[in-house]
Amino acid sequence: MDKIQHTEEKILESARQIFHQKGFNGAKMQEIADLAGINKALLHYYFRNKESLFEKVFNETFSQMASKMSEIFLSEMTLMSKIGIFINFYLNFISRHSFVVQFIINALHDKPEQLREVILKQNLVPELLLEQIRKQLKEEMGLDIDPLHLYVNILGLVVFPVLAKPLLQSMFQIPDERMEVFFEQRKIIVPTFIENALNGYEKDKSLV
Amino acid sequence: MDKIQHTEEKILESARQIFHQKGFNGAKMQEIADLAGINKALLHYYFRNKESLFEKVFNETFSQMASKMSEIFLSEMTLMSKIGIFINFYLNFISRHSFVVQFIINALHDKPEQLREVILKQNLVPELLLEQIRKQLKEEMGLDIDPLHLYVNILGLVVFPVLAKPLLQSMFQIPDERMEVFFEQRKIIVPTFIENALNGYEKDKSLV
DNA sequence: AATAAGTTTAACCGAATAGTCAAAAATAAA
DNA sequence: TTTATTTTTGACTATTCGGTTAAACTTATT
Repeated sequence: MDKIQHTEEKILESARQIFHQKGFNGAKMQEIADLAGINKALLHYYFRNKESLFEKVFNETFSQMASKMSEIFLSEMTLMSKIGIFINFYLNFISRHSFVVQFIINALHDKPEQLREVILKQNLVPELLLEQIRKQLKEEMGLDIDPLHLYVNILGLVVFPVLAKPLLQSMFQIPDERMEVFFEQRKIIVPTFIENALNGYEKDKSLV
Repeated sequence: MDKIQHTEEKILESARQIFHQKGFNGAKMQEIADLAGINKALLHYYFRNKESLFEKVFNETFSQMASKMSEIFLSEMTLMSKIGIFINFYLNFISRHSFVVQFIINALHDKPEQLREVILKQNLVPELLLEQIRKQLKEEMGLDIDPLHLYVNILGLVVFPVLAKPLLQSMFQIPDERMEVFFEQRKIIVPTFIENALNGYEKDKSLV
């Protein structure tokens, strides 16, 4: 029957929206039900309780982000191309799903355990990703840099402004339109910034 | 009387701790009262309600962070010295108050309004800070770069890993001790990364 | 058409929680 | 010491919210 599928998908879609915006504590089961246009008891019929519904949404969301990341960084391209593509992709993605990053970070802050499970289930091997970056740093640029630092740098440059958007806007009184321009600009600025930074290291000399 | 001051300070200290770790929704008035070792009704005697207590904590916390930031960036030093000192200071501060950044970002995500008020009350003029950075970029390095982008880059490189700590740890199975080393390393790595990046731009050529 | 199985709902329950209030305890003022 | 004022408490209230249940409705099976 596809009534089931339909209802279930409607619920998940609403749950996604609410959980992403308000987190576990902020989200109310009644609100999710209302948004899905169904009775609250139906939520419990399809998903045992709030926690399991949340878990489902979290796993889904995280997988989506992480697998795209792996896909890009494990593909066959130069490291700099990957970085460029990654930044472009994420700035686009995030502008349409602005709450996702904060959602993941908050969820993990509350229950750090729940992650490893997803990673295994999805056959993601994050260590592979780092190894790949290390290899390319060495082979393409002659650099012995800890890939974790580079990886964190990339993420920080891309993700932080999205998280801090409300902070930046009220702090510097930036209107929405200028903020959009700002994010557009970052698609160019961030890759350049990273490339400059990497080119600045002395080649073939070991660093942290 | 300093019993008043004593009780009030005890309440604020507890409220700070709980709000920082759990945010507005996650924090419970009873828990704050327990931690302060007082009756719950006393909270309402000193601070009308949860919202006003939260507001007090938020304003305090934000002011502390922001004023230190202004102090550093408006002082008399080369831009690169400022950046180095800022990074060092914040990585130290944050390791002792690991929830503060997430607290501020989440609070602002929920109620973006409440910020401007604090900024004005504290006589912070964020625009001045940007102007100062622009001036030093031009004079000391011959660069016409939008200071907001540089500012966001600095913050992103410093703040993101702190926010993503649980994510990174479970993703890459990093034990606590290695994580401490990681943050120590960033005190060196991040300033170098930024310096390299800035040196990579063609001098006296206009950029975004 | 009759029956069984699956889906949806309205009404309800109990626990948690922000907030109140009147009385008790402590402190200051006379 | 007596009285007024401030601080603190225990008990209570109202409400919100996650979760349950039994009955109604819908769909599939025979």
